[in-house]
Amino acid sequence: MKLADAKQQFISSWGAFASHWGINKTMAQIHALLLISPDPLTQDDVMEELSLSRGNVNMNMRELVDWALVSRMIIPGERKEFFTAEKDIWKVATQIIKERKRRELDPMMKLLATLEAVEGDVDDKHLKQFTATVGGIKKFGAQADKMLEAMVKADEHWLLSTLLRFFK
Amino acid sequence: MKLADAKQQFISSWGAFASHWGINKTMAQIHALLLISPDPLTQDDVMEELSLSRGNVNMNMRELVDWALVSRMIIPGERKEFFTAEKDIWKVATQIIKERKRRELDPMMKLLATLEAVEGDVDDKHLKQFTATVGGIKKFGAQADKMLEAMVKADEHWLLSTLLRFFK
DNA sequence: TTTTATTTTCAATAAATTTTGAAAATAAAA
DNA sequence: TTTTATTTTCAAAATTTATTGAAAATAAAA
Repeated sequence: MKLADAKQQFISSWGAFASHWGINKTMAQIHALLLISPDPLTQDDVMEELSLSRGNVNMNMRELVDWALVSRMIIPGERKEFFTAEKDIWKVATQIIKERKRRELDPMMKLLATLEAVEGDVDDKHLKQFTATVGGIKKFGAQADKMLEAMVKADEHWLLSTLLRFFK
Repeated sequence: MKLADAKQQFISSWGAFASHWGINKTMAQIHALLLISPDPLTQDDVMEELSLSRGNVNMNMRELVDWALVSRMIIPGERKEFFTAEKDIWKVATQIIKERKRRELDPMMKLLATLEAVEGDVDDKHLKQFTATVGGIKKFGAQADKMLEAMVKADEHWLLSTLLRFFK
């Protein structure tokens, strides 16, 4: 396979893959493009390469910077801004985990804690099942939380360390 | 907080949470409702409880059955079909992991393997970065895959059973 | 300062996804 | 068998989400 074809396929598949994970397809494609670009790119480069409008690139690029997956670069002598992606996949993954944990998992855990304190007749089977379910999810979430914490703190030998910690 | 309010909040929050993970909001809400229902429900029950159309409930219910998170139940003497959700959160999680691994991770890993075999000038920095990125993701994916495999194979009493072995 | 290049915003539009509901299909009862 | 209950399908409508592109804002150069 030629590089040009491989690039195309990588970018489009990565976008499709990401969309199964609640991530905007275009954002994932821009990220993919930057991940395989040896040099920083401008917004115009991305516009041209992916056939996207200026506004679209600008908004998704800002989102990538917001997630700390991409950083702005000032190149001396150049007027345009350049963008470059963190290439270390381990760092990329831990960064995503960190952010999603903070934005999604932590608030959900907090909510579950308040829901567990629901009041009512302790003999009501509906109440029993509700607290059992919420409690079960909370417990599982706490375990997952620990595991993700460990992953984020761990280095490349994370598999061993996370497995060791996971069921504690 | 009253049970009725807590239920409402749980169902709606769970739906919102799930939509960040590529899961249909309604499907997640139906799942949430079944998770906190002590008894099996019919499609009409779900329609009424969540104010959804018959078609919507039917399609999402089938999807839940397809994911093996919910099962159809025949109750003797009842003409309607009943549905019940697996309540063990550990089993729910491993089932989701198993399915998503099969549907998303495995195909992506396979694709990355073919993309790594891209041909071209070995001194081209674009080619170098491409293979480095694809290789890095593949390596990370393989590690994650191993971890998920381990999780799916382990059961809730993993820690207990290994501890017990020590004392035999 | 003015001019020019570049980035950002956001209302309008387009695209994708979800939801509806009535008709068709299926299955159980009479 | 026919009737009745229930489930399934799917084209159309509604809703949500993504994208555009031109105008406004910003920043650099002249």
